[in-house]
Amino acid sequence: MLENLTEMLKGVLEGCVLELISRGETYGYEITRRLNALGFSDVVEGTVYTILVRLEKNRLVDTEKKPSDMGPPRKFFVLNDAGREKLRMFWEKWAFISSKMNELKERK
Amino acid sequence: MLENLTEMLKGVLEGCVLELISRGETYGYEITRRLNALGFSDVVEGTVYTILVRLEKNRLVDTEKKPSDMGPPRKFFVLNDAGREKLRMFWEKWAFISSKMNELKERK
DNA sequence: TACTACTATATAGTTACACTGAGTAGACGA
DNA sequence: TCGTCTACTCAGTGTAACTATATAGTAGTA
Repeated sequence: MLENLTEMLKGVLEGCVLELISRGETYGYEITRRLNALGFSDVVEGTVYTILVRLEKNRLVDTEKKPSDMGPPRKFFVLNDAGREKLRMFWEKWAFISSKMNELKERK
Repeated sequence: MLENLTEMLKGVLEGCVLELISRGETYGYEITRRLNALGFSDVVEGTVYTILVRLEKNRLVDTEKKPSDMGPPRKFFVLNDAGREKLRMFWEKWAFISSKMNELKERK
């Protein structure tokens, strides 16, 4: 649809992933499909997995491997307290920037 | 006010600078002050100058040096056609991401 | 004179994140 | 057997904001 959104997704995509995980345990492949369905159609597995690795490294999620009847085992992710706090901060930042951008657009 | 917005400003700050320039010729120091007044209080001159150098390198702006009675000469920036087109695309991308983020937030 | 502060630009180096591209592997139907 | 969908991993790349520092003009004031 739109050209390259990459730069504008910096900081935003991680927040989207946190939000999706917050709704119940899920795994990388499914997260990618949901982001695609949301409209971020160019986001591929590789991108999502790098985010998930980072979330795990920063101890924002707990993980559990479970078998799948559709293919290889899935690695499920759940937010922990730190992850929920990070998600809260993400939406706070988003609200801030969003309101400032609207101010700017409306010629304030 | 808020903690670190850096990552979320990627791609956004350049758009803000383009928008400010589009309202009439201006220069780096003034752009920085206006961004600070808008609420982006941690944005410093160095950050804005790197953006301005990039805009010039990418031929999105025309420049002119003029003396100032307040200090050293100022380098004024004006958008050219390519710059206006870039700004238009910026707001289009912003509208897209913005609407998707609202969808996500509203639990779609 | 020296200092402080405000105005004004420039740039080399760092960091963080999304992305690319390639590989591995299980399940299943044609 | 081949292709397709499912599913994860990881090394390397590119880009943009940021850090830190340097340079310099103007002007008040101690």
